[in-house]
Amino acid sequence: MSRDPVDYLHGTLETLILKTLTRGPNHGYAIARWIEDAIDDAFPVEEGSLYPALYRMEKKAWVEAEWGTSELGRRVKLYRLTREGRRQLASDTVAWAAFSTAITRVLARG
Amino acid sequence: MSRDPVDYLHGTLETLILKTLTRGPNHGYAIARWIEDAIDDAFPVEEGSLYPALYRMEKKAWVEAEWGTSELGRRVKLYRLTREGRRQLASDTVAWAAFSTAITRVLARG
DNA sequence: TCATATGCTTAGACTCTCTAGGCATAGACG
DNA sequence: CGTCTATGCCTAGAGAGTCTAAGCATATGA
Repeated sequence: MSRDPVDYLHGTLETLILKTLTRGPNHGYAIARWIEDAIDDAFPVEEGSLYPALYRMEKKAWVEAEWGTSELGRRVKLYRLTREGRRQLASDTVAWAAFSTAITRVLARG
Repeated sequence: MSRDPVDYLHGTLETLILKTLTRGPNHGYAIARWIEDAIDDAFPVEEGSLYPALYRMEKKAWVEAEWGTSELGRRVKLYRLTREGRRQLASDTVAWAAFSTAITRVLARG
């Protein structure tokens, strides 16, 4: 019964998406691949989680979307960070650091 | 819209409970207070999350429970770690370290 | 021709947390 | 004596985020 990394994913997926978009506008599929690469395939980014997350974030105005074309000539929905999104990423990063260090510190106790 | 620490809690509560019980058998209320103290009140441990978590863990045989009496003379349900629970904690600790360092590393990028 | 990779969408299930209520008693304080 | 707070446990239902699994479309390579 090894702990599934996905158990921990709650809340961090949106932050990872925001972080990905600081590299420039990108579309869902590429965002997922970039994250998986960045975390060294520690866990998969499922489409059923990714796209709903993007819709939530668009609704919250953290990102804006428009249809475009990928390098491979496919129709893609391009997302880009808004100022709100940038602020949120900064806030999330601080919150994550506080949370993760708190947990890590407890688990490291004698 | 600051990120609520609870967004990140998923999956870690059980691990924190296991960790708490390495200090010896304890009851729910005290476990909650110990965790809150250990994390410096970074977030509250709600009873509506704590007790269901303890039941899940008992079902998974990570802990065993028996009724006893607290130092204050109250009827309490004492939980103690099983060998399974100890193994789970070790596994969880490794999984958490892998996950949290992966996320932290991504967020620290350029 | 067929498989694979690229891409987006979404319904329903699952799981975990929270809210919010209930119940019970000990001790402090007026 | 009455009341308030802290100590304790239980649980139904809501809310939120993830996953499974399906559908749809097309480019590319074998």
